[in-house]
Amino acid sequence: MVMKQQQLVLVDGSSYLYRAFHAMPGLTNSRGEPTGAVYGVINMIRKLLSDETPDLIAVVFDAKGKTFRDDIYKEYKANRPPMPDDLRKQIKPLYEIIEAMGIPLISIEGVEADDVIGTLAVQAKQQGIKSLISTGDKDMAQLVDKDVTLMDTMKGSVSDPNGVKEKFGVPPERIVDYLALIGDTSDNVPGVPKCGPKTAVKWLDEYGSLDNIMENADQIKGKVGENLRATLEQLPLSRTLVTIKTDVELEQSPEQLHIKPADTEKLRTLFQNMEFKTWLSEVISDSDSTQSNKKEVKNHYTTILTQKEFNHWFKQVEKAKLFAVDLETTSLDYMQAEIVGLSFSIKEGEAVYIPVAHDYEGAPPQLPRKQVLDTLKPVLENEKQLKTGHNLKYDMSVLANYDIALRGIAYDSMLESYVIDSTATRHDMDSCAMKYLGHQTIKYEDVAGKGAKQIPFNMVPLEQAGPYAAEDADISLRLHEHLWPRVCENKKIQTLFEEMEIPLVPVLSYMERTGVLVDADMLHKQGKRLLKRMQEVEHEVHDLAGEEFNLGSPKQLQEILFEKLSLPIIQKTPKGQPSTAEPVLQELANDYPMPRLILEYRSLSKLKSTYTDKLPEQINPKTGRVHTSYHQAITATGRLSSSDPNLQNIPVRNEEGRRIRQAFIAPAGYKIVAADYSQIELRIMAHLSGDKGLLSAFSEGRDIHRATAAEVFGLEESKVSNEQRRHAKAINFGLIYGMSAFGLGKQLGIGRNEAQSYIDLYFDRYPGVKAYMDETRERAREQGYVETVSGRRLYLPDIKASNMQRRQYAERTAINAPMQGTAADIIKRAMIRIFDWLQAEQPDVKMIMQVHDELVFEVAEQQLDKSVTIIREKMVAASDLSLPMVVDTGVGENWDQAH
DNA sequence: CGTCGGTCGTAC
DNA sequence: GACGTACGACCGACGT
Repeated sequence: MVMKQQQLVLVDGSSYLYRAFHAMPGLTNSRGEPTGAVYGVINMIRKLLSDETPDLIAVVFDAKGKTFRDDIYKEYKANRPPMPDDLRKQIKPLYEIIEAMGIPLISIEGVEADDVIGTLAVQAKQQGIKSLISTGDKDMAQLVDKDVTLMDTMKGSVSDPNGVKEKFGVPPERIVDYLALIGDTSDNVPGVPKCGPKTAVKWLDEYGSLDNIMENADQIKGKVGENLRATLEQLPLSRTLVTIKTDVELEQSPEQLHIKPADTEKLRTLFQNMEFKTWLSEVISDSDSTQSNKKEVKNHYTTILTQKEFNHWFKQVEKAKLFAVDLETTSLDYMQAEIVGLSFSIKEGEAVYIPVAHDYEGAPPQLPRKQVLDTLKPVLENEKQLKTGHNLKYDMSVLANYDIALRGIAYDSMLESYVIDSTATRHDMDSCAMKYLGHQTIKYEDVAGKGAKQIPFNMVPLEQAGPYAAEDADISLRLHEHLWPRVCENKKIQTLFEEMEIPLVPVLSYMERTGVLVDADMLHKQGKRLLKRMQEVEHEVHDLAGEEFNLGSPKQLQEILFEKLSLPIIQKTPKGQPSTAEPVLQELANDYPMPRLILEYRSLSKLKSTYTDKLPEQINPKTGRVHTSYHQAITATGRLSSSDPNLQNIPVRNEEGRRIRQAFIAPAGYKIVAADYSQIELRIMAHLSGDKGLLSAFSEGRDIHRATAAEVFGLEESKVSNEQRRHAKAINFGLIYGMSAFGLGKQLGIGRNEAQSYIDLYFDRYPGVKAYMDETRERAREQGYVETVSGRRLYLPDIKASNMQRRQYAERTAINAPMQGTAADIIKRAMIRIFDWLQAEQPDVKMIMQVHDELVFEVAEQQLDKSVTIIREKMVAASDLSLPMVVDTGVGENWDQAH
């Protein structure tokens, strides 16, 4: 009877650890912690497991402590540099992962991995077990015989006795002699000077063994012969040092080295921390398939169709202290969405879907929406019953259209993900489920289709809609349970979440639903005027070009300008094409007629397509107003963003653009009030840096750009020219953005050297700012993140990147993020307090827009003065910096006038 | 016919 | 290449 012989795989963990560390130096997780060595070693082990399917295995590492080799030779490994920190940090997680994989790990203090492996190989042989040693270390070749093979898993080479002979020129039993002769610089083992592999092989061929070589040393000629004779005394020591021990005392014998079942829970956590996404999802799906029965029972999703089922379930939700809620609707637009069904989860793995308006052909009868909502209303409005969800702002807005005020929003897994790490992933539910739970959710397009074939959710059959909707509620509860402990790990982050992001949810929902009145007629008229002018300009350009082409196509334009008309190429796009960007055309406009026309055309077409044409389309027919969406979990710095339409980039900088703002109007009896923080980011820079000059300039209420110009150019403020003020302004803004001399030079149209001298002068006059910038970069490097005043964190894994471009980019972000983010925190706090005031006092005031440092209101004319004062007070008080904030306010019939 | 990357331009 | 954060229009290549 032939049986497959048992095989023991012995992994030289230490040799792979070093190799992996050097092979993938850049790999980190999003927190900037190094993960390359762990990745490399685990990858190698996984490959080994799948290629060899061993019965027995051990991964062996060196451990700290003096070895017998140190005792007999104090210079042993003396010239090794200490282990790099980035490698040391990876050892613990690596050990944990290996152990969680169920693989025996051996690391014995004072014993090198080689000796453990040698001992195990010999013991295995005595029990008739063959061994495969996986290592990158050539010394191991001495262990090879008919029962012991060597393999370099990373290179993919295998050596039996013949292989060793081929590779080294000597058989395994002579490897020790060979190594003693050539020495080992990395372990600091001395050999015979000038005797390398070739000489060693030659001698061993001729004399058979090291002993014999030593006996015949006097016959060997030349300088190497002399060297040999000079080292005769120490060669036995070298031989001992390179000889792997095979009699180490071990706790486990080879036949005990079985692979145990993996601890999937633990592996999941570990892979999550390392952010090994592929393996993570594998762990999850493995555990799903091996425990499929258990899981099936665990994921209990119900679709509720009858009053009896509903009543039964309702009794539970009435008692629940916390539950997840999610709506299915007919539209992503919260103003148009109609509720199709509601899903809830009270307990992880259990969820219900209550369809209320599916009406496809053959849809089963469902509970009527009105009845379900009426019953649920007290629960949804009860602030003692806490809710979680994923982006509850949406659900809150939709429910508001059904006259239900969602209260008790205590958590939101989207925002939890955001405050934990704003840069890590997109914070939509699918991404979060994958990242944090390793779970692939049912995608919306899987049930509703996509593109032209997409159907509204009320047309989705319940067989598909039920599991999809229930899963949403289940996953958001599970995400919350998973993320909440991580939010709480950091008190500041928890406070940020509880006192800023969560309270902001109803504020934003309210602002969105309130909307802003836009004069569609005015925009249409402007659009017509723009079109007329565009056609004129287009005609002129075509005449100049001598042919018709699409002015809106950078590609065609580039051909006309730089090929046909041979204008000089001033700048190239990242892809190497000649750029036709605004500054380039600006420059060319000095010498040629066409660029100026192109610029005018661009500006007109931008205004027309984005603003005069699109904005009126986005007016809600029911309210006659425009309702944007504010996104709370998009930007890396903590700012909000706005879309559909984006109200945060409405033109303001030139007259033509400002006309768009004139269409943002107040209804009869009301005025638009705009209140903006004056120089908020520079003030924050003054606070963060503590620079005396900057602080006093602000405390004296000076025009900060003028003051900067006076300092930098060494003038009295009254003598500062407009040109100088403009330059100082560019410097101030550049600083906030972490700019370079080149960037400033380009901005101001001056040379790089001149720009650099401005910067030097600035830092000379404001040394605190310079120190702050240096410290910020340094701190970012040390901790891998930067923080706002409120403790909002931004991780910068690239801050240590070897790629200079990426690193410098991260450094600029490090400079900018604390200022931009702190400004965002301040205005968010102001919005919450103003909203509290609006709710408590019920003045005839509506907060309708936020544009990063500006809040816009619609205020009843009778209450103007009082309201403006309160708004300003609340905005000023929202800051807790060491210098006061200044808020400028304006009042007008429209947004333009209010500035 | 839809998706997606590239380029450009608007805001703070 | 060189100044941070966004959204979105348009073009054109590419895939269905």
